[in-house]
Amino acid sequence: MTTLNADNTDDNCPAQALLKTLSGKWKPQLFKLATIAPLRFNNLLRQLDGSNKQSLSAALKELAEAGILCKHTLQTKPLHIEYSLTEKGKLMIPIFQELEGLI
Amino acid sequence: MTTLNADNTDDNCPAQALLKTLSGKWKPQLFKLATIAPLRFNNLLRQLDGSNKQSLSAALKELAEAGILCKHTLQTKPLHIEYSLTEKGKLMIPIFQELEGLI
DNA sequence: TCAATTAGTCAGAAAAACATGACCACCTTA
DNA sequence: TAAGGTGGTCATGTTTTTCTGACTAATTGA
Repeated sequence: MTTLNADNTDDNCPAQALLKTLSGKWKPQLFKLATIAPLRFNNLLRQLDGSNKQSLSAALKELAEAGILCKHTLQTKPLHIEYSLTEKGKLMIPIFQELEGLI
Repeated sequence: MTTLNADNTDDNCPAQALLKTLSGKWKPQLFKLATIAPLRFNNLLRQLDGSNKQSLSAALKELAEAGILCKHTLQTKPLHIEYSLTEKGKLMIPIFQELEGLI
């Protein structure tokens, strides 16, 4: 009926791993905001009500490690750091949209 | 560029809500196993190494409440309870497969 | 009738996630 | 040269999740 990999001995399943990296207090928001514009740290801290440095920092790092976001430094006047969607991250947009259509 | 809903004041975003109901220690596994065959409690308890009654019970309940699984009692000899994918749950299968293809 | 299997619940402990506040280093503008 | 913004880290405490072990209740087979 389906060809879904059901080898469930923990995380040898990619969808499961991806689901894990996307779950957590601020991660879905961060992903969604990144689909609109690159993210900047203090900016997010103001936008996301109730957020905090520690958690945002961790979430950004994990999304970057998962290859969804990519961190890069802009050689501007006061030196800015941006987090933007990788190609993989961009490929996730339509999948998210399908999920939204599912409700 | 995208039509993703970016209204991030918490959970007025369906994808985020769905992501939340699918995240949690045993939920992705339960979903995947349910794509293969209906789930049975003590059965899962043996299959999923390291799992426990409490957590499985809670996860099954939440997946059922989210309309992904449906609980039904089989009027068999020793009375069995099964959890199987709802129509909504089945619609999620191809989306999961796309996520798997993404890695 | 005793043991085992079915499918759980409940209280409490342990572990993981998240938040708070202090601090740091760099740069810029007044 | 002091204040304010950039983007963080670190130690600690709180809150949430998850696990453990005891218990329940109905059914079945020996």
